[in-house]
Amino acid sequence: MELKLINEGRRAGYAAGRLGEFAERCRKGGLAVTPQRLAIIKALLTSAEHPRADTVYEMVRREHPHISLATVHRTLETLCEIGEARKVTTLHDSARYDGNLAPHHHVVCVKCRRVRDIEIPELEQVLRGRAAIGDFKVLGSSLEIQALCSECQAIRAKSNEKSPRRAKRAPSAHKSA
Amino acid sequence: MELKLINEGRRAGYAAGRLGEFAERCRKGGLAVTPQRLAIIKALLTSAEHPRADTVYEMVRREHPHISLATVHRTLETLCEIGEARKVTTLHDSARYDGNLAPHHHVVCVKCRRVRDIEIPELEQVLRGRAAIGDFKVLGSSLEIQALCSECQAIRAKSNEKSPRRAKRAPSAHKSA
DNA sequence: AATCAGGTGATAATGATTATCAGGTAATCA
DNA sequence: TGATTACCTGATAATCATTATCACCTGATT
Repeated sequence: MELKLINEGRRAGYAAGRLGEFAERCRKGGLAVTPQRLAIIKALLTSAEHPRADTVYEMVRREHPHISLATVHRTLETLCEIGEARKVTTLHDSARYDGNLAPHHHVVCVKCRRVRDIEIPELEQVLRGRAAIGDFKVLGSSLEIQALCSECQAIRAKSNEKSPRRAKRAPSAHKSA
Repeated sequence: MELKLINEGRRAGYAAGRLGEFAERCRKGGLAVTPQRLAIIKALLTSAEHPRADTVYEMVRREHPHISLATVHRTLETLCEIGEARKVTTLHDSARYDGNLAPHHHVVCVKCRRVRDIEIPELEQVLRGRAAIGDFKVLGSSLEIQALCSECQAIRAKSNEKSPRRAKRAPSAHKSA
């Protein structure tokens, strides 16, 4: 039974490849290739942090000081629509995006909301080649595993005498990381 | 390879059982058993619609006209914290909740946001008995399959000459259904 | 180079969720 | 059972992510 965390090593090469195809994919999706869109997909592919829209905004702003936060929101949604990005959101208060399209899933700490990538080859086997479920035409899938990271396990063990409730909002240190 | 939509038949019996255990489970989670909480879990278990907080509010209000929407929000989050409910949110603009704790997953129409339950026994096999992934202590999991429902396929096919973009917000008719 | 549908920036509006706080109530124990 | 207390709730304001709007601009096509 395989089921393992993905290390960060492959990202650079993957991102380069995806950036190369991006213009073509945009046109296929009926979208103009604009500097803003290039910058946003680049930021998303660069980050391993499943960033929020405002984090992507901060990244992109370094090279495009004039870009609008609204454009970042719009563009991230658009990228999801044409299948160039994914949204990772169940346990989060605000949307977080992932530019990695390779089949993989997520482990999310229910307390600090940290996200880690994970591979589950068996699941891919189950879904592979399946075009429909009932009346639904299958487009993609996302498994989110709710978990407790080691740090939060330690904290919980320590403070568990009296108040085992969790923070509502992820600490800002992990807002997008 | 099994992978099938779940019909609505079993819900009533399941809900009755869960309601019976609810008080005990609350205490186990360190929570007082209040009429509001009972009403909210009851509404959630009654609905097969993965309702939003405001929909639960509407349901509960019929018997508790004084209940506050804030209480509904708070309580739904609390139920998730003690494992009495799940949140279904990736493709949605607002959180939607599920009171069914039996292992199952969701198919969501990327266009109208309709949600259907689905069973994937193989996935349960992969995850069963697995207590940890790396440093993460596993608590649960949710697979969301992005798909296009038959209605939206029909609509898309019809209007696909020129404008294949999707609605940003689900039509209110399906807000919680 | 001209055209124009579509994209963008600036900003306002929206709306779900959360915080606050005074008063109420479930749970515990004498 | 009644007193105590910590927790819960209702009302409401505040927050903040996201979306809408609209005038202007620009990438794509000819």
